[in-house]
Amino acid sequence: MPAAVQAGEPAPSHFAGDPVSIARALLGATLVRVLDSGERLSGRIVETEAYDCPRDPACTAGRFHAARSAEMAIAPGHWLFWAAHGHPLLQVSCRPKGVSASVLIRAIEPLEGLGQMLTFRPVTRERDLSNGPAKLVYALGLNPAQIAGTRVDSPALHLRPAETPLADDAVRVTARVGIKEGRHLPWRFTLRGNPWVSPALPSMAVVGDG
DNA sequence: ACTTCGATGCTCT
DNA sequence: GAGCATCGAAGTA
Repeated sequence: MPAAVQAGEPAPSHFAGDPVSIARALLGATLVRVLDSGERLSGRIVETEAYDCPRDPACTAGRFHAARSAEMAIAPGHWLFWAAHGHPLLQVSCRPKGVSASVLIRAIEPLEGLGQMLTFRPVTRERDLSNGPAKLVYALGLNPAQIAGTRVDSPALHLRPAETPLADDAVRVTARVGIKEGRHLPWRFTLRGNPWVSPALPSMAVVGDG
């Protein structure tokens, strides 16, 4: 796994690489959000997916000659938002400018600021707070216009590596959720047995074990 | 300006 | 598990 995600300060340059490896490495890391007020919200990343144009048939941008401009224009190690069905989805760019590839953060387990998150996103069942890619964006109070294009080590939103490396058997590898093409690719990573993983089921049998 | 589509979420059964 | 609300981006004109 990329050394940058194991320890130290995950700087943008460390996210230039294979999004599949980086998606696996980001599992277990902590996503830290600092509000304008100074209040700190955080959550453990329990679900990620990789998208990698042009080899990835599920990457919408890869089916066209021109990828989505915002994604194409961004350098590695920066936050970006993919819009789907009217919802913003948080991603980390992984390839040089002009190449569309990224890691989608699909679910987090709340660690700090649970009360504030519930204010941003009121839910009846606490479990539904951040167990989906758009849900966590709302729960953290992320404004795409403010965050998109900023570095992954920005004060307002940054990453903190997992303190202890994840054992391989703690990671569940499956097909990605909600796509039509590329279902055969095992590019979704979840923490096995974690209740904060999104309820969406993979459209294909579990890879590796289940 | 208009049309289509989607890496979703919510609200019912 | 099925139906729909929703809106940004891309394509078409």
